[in-house]
Amino acid sequence: MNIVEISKVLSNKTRVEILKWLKKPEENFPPHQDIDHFDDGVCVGYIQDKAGLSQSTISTYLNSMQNANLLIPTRHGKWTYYRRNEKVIKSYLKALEEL
Amino acid sequence: MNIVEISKVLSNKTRVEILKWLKKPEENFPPHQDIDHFDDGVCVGYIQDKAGLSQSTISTYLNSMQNANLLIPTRHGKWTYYRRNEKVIKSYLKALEEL
DNA sequence: TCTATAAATCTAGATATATAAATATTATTT
DNA sequence: AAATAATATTTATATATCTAGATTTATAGA
Repeated sequence: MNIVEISKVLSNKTRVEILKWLKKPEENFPPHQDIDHFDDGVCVGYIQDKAGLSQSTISTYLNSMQNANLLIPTRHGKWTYYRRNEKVIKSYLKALEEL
Repeated sequence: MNIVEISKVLSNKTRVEILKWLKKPEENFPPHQDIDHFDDGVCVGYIQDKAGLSQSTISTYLNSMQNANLLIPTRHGKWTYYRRNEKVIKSYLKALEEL
């Protein structure tokens, strides 16, 4: 867990929103076609639609969030689902409190 | 309190350290010449010495931290003292927890 | 008033980030 | 095997940040 790297992720409005949306996928995204749960998170396309930015931009964002260990990707066929890494998020908050 | 702006401040190692140092000035800085307390924080020169970066860089950093309302400046003669704004820091942490 | 000191601001080059179009990759379907 | 769909990667441009040197401003002291 790297404070500076995670803070960089959070220094962009869209990325902060993505993190929020992923907290309650049922409330923020339509159901997936192939599966009826959000256990592995949400596919890139849905996040892109909601954010209103280009596919490449969102993919780049999700990648940076994954690199900071904030998100965990899971591939299902041609889709990649992203979900929050609550463990890292928690330890980041913990570290900030010491600050 | 602006999450994105504060996160930008925290996305730099030196600025994170400054925030930490200012939590316990007695432990991290020598006593001031004119006053015998740290109630208004620490002068720019001390922070600069400790950080090992140029005067202009540190001044820029402190200014950005002040703009984000993380620090409160107080002028004493030719010195400017900076101290933490605990209120804003706390509300930032609170906001992150909702995240 | 002249000088010295502390801090802020200006200027500038190097590096990083934001964002998207184009292209490549991976997996599915026909 | 070809076509299609979802995502990732590459490339590129515009903008922002990092950092320091030079300059300016504010204040104190001789």
